[in-house]
Formats: sequence, C-alpha cells, structure tokens
Amino acid sequence: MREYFITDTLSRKKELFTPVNPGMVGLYVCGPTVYGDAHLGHARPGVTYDVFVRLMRHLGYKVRYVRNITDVGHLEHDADEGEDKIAKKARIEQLEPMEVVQTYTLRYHEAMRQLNVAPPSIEPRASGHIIEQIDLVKKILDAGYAYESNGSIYFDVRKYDKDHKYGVLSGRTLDQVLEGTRELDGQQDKRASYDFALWKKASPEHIMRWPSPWSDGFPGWHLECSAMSEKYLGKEFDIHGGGMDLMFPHHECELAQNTASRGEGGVKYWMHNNMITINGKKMGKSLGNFITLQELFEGTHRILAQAYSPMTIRFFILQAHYRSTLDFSNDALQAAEKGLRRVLLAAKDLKAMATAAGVDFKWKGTEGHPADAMAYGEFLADTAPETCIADSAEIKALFENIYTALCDDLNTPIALSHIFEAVRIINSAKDKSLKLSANDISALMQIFEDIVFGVLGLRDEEAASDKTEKTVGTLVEMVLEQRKAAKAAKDWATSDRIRDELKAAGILLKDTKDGTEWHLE
RNA sequence: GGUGCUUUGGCCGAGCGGUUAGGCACAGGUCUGCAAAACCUGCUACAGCAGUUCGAUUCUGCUAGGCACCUCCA
Repeated sequence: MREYFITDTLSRKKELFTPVNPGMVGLYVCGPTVYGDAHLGHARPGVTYDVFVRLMRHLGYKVRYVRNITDVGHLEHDADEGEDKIAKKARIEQLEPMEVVQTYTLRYHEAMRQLNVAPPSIEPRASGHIIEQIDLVKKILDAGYAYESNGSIYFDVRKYDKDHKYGVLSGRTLDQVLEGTRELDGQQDKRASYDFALWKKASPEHIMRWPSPWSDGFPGWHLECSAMSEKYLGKEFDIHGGGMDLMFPHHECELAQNTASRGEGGVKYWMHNNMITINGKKMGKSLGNFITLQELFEGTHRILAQAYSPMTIRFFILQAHYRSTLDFSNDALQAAEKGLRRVLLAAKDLKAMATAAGVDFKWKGTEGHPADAMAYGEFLADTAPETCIADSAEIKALFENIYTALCDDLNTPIALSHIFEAVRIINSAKDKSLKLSANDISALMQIFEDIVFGVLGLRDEEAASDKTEKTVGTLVEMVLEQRKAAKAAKDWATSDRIRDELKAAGILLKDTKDGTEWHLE
C-alpha cells in the first residue's frame, strides 16, 4: 500500500500515516449545527474530507467515516451561557426543535449532494446519544475531573491541567487561557471561568431537556463528539478532523474529556482544514459577507457577479491546499470555472479518442451520481493505483506525480497541476502534434476515471444522458449538413446564422480540419 | 493584551536551500472564410532591512502589513 503523509495539528509535524488497525481508517469529523442553511464555509470541510476518504479507499483502506449532526447543546455566545441555537430558531419560527433539525439537515444533505460530497458511513445525532453522553459525564466525575454545581456538571480544568496539561492542541498554557477568557454574567456556578459544562441544568422555559442523575437538562456541546467518536470508532482511532476554528475550545475540550475519561487522548492524528475568507476576512453574519451555498449556486447574493455551479466551487476548493486559507472572489471563481471547463472538455475528447482507438473503459465521470451510489467505495475497490500501463514516459511520470502529490498531505493543487499537463497532452494528441498509443490512452483514461472523477470527485454537470445525447446528436447532425452545404457554397451568412442559433440553444460549434464538432454548453 | 499563522508575478494559488508549479488574464504566432477552441512562444515573482551559507524566495532576527483563535461559527 502506498504511503500517506498527514500533518498532525497536535505534533505540528507532517508524519507517515500509520493506522491504528492495519488496512483500516477511522475518521471523525465535526459536522454542522443544523439551525440554518449550509454556507460557503461548510463546503470546505465537506469537500476536503470527502476527497480524503475517497483517496484512502482508492489506496485500499477500509474507511469508516463518522460525521455528526449537532442538534442539541450548541449554545450562543458562550459554551455555558446563552440560548440553545436550535431552540432559539424553533422559538422564532414557531416550530418543534426537531422540525428545525430535520429541515436544515435535509438542506445540508442536498447542498453536499450537489457538491458531489458522498455521505459519511455514519451520521450520528447528538440528541440520539444522550445516554452515552450521560455515561461519559459519570466517568469524568468518577475520575475526579468534574464537579457538580447546582444541578450542572462542569469540567475541572485546573485539576486536569495539573495531571495532563490543558491547551496542548491549541498551544496555550492555562495562564494564557485565563488571560484570554472573559468573565461573563451567570457563571457563578463555575469554579473558574475556563471550566466548561458537561451537563447543564435546564431552566424552566428550556424545552430541549432530558433526565439525568443530576437534573433535567442537556449535554454540553463538546461532549457529543467525545461520546460519539468513542462509540463508533473506539477508544483510540486514527483521525479527528474539522475546521481550524474548532481547535479551541471545542477540540481542546474534547481532548481533555477523552483523556479524563479514558486516560488517553484517543486521537492519533488531528486534521484541520483552514477557513474560506471573503476579501481576506472570515465569513460571518456580522460582516454582511455571509453567503449560503444555495445563493452561490443561484448567484443571488449581492457580492456575487454571477452564479457559480457546485462543481466550480468544488474545483475552486481543490485548487488550494486544505490547510491554507482560501480567499473567495469573483475573479478567482471565474478562473476556476474556466479551468474546470478545460479539464472536462479534455475528458470528453479523451473519451472520443478512446472509443476511436477501441480502448476498453468504464466511464464514471458523466454517468450516475457517485455520491448517491455509495459508490465511491465500490468504485475504487476495483482499481490498482500502483500500475500504469502507459508507453510514454511522460504519462508514467504524470501518473506517479499525481499519487505522490495526493499522498503528500492531500496536496490537491499539485495533483491538479499535473492533471492540466494531462489535459495538454490530450489536446496535443487531438491536434495531431503528439501521438498516443492505445496504452497511453488507457493510462490517461485511468487518471481521469480514478483521480479526476473518482478521488477528486469532479463531474460534468452539463453532461446529458447517453439517450439525450443521441437524440440531440441526430438533430444536430442534420442541421450541420445544411451548414456544410452553405459553407461549400460560401454562403457565410447562412453558415454563421446556423452557428449563432445553435449557440443560443446551448450548442457550441467548432470548425476543425476534420469537419465540425459540437458540444452542449 | 495573549497565542499562532501569514505576506509569492495583473488575479488566484503551489513549492523549495542551488533545477518550469499550475490555473485565469494578457501579448505574439499557427490553424481558420470569420469565430470559437486548441497548440506553440513570451510575461519568471517571491513585503522591507540585516544575518547564517559557496549560494536564500526557501533558514534566523528585526521592521511593516494582513489573518485567525482567545465569544457562536466549517
């Protein structure tokens, strides 16, 4: 199996990935709190971990990918104060909290589907794991790292810090944490400002509540990820992912909870994706630059010069490394759109070339929906990433370079730069300035099938079904006969009119030496 | 204020102690009735200052910008 290198946030180093259980990968990623529409920011981890999982499966690992839905316990303003986000939305909209949860969970799923992000193996909800969370609180209490205060349970950070060191993940000491922690009202139950809630007693008007040994109440936000990751991945698992903004306090607290309850952090590698910024600033409601994915797909936000398709967004995200901030702008998105189009057009030409050369292939780029089909698990099981049958040394090198890049901490921008070399090769071959053997074409097909469509998860959104393409093709060919006749008679007016009208109908023509080509826009 | 990160050509964005990132845009050429596409060529940058080194965009220090977290946030 090919070696994979991963940057671990905790050790701050790039390390050789060695799984806890040989041949298997356990991945836990913090999913959304479902109280509003999925936004541009959700696309980054969605796509990043999707590509990671696809790659690991392609490399031959059996992957269990757990991504939770937070539907309780996530409070506004402060981890221990303020209203539950979902309860608040429910109150405003006059809905049951679970109606809010259902609505936005479905919308999140739809947005991910459009981005061709395949569903995780398990998508647990916090509200469905209250028992596990109460159990975890008990364990932490028993270990002596928590205390009860007025029906609520708090994590004793100072005590924990003495034995284990709090703050190792985000790189700060307890004194530094204290210095940066605000004193807020309503915290009289806590011994120290940096203590965080494991269980909160519900106030009379609080509607999301469950019985516990201490009070009718609800779990703290950080608790769910510790409880659910242990339940589905075990006491020690490979990778915990999420956005960098979750590193502190959320992941720091998770790490502390894990260590307090089981004596170890439980996570072998911490993997954090960076933020998407807009004009250099993090997206946020208060800055007025908050864009939902639907607005992006439809072009309805005032910041947007046009609509950007889900694949454009996906491609845009892949053009930067996941640990770097990525700045959103119309120029950058438009550049991504054009670059993506170039790749997809080359894919079509390659397909035609393969057909002409009688190369056998299974094309996944335009048919079906890998995200729906579970698919990407199956698809990659039958491929052998180690072998490249190309005759051309250049293509062999490309093949190798792409895998090296992807296995170097998921360096998708470098992988894409090599994909563009493949595009250039395909175009040159089409131009007849380069000759490809059947093996070369097969190898290129493999790159497109396995990497472009498989691992990177790009697909041709415009592609019509084979049947439609056949029907339209018959009609277009008839019209092109007319145009050919007009051209032969040097009736340029008619020839150009036909071209313009077809273009208006979404059919683009290209006159080449060998005749006229067409494709759907 | 504390902690960490960052500063790359017109734009986006990789990377590295000495060797072409890539995309988009732009200019010239080829092809073409024109157009579009494509191909070829060109554009060769690493915030500033000082240091380490045979050699630094890449390491170190300082200076100046920027960003993130420390409040909910992917």
